[in-house]
Amino acid sequence: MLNTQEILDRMSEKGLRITDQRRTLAKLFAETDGYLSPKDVYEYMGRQYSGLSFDTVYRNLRVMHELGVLEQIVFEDGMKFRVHCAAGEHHHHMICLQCEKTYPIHFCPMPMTDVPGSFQVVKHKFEVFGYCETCQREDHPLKSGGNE
Amino acid sequence: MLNTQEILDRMSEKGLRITDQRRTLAKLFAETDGYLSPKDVYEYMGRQYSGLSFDTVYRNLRVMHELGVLEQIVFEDGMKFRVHCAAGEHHHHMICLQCEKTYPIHFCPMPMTDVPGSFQVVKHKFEVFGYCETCQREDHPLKSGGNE
DNA sequence: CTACATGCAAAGTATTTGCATTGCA
DNA sequence: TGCAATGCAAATACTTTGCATGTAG
Repeated sequence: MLNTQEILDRMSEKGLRITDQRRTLAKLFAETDGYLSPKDVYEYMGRQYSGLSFDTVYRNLRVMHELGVLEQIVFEDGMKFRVHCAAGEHHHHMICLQCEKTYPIHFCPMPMTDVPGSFQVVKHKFEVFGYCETCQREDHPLKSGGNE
Repeated sequence: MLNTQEILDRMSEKGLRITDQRRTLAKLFAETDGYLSPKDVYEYMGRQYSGLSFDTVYRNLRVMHELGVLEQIVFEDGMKFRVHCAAGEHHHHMICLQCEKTYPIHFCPMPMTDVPGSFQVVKHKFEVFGYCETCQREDHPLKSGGNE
């Protein structure tokens, strides 16, 4: 998983300017295990940048996603972001429905899935949802995170 | 997969009233293989009901989802609905990125996935995205459907 | 200095709610 | 006939865009 400096380097390489706000954003994502919604980010950033506007948050999330430093996934309650997992190691995730932290699953079902030759596979998704050890000790208010 | 009458019966059992509009909705979903967005539904229904309003479509989709006759899934471009797959046969789907039709995969990776005992599994998702035979013959304009 | 980043305001889109009217059961 | 379903209008998110100003490089 990328650290703060790696995120900034990556952005800088691609010609993006490193502003104070982007430095904070990079740090926030580097230090967060789970997913963050634009609102989460806005609220966190807002504590340090009084005049912060939502559109800047959205713009930065979008560029960082396009640039590949962030992953974007759509939960039932909206889109969320997290740092991109290090490239090269294909894996899937267990996602906690409570805290939304993710844990890697290195097993990939794809090779043993029997897909008819007539279907041209582009990508796949395998996600396991539940409650992580920490959250099991606490209560589980109903919260959604995915399907089936 | 439920047919028109089964959908209506199910709704009627639960105390919902069978209006003309709901009859058409049931038929639409019973005869559609892929996913439909609220907008798709609105446009289709609008051809037969001139004064149709969007909120009624949303309300009916919601009720039918809560009732279990429709499945709701969130794509990157919004939520979509389809008839609920017949109960009892656990399976996953291949989803065409072009036409959004789905094809069953009876293989389930869950039993062979090594989940630490400390993680309490609630549900899982395994989806394969690509292009179905029919759509491969045509062009593939960029279209989104899921992650990873 | 120049081009990109930001804040502000406003526009878009998607979805939900309140209320009066209509119509199924 | 009574209560749920509908249409209409307006409210509420959520996200994007245009433009003037500020600032990294």
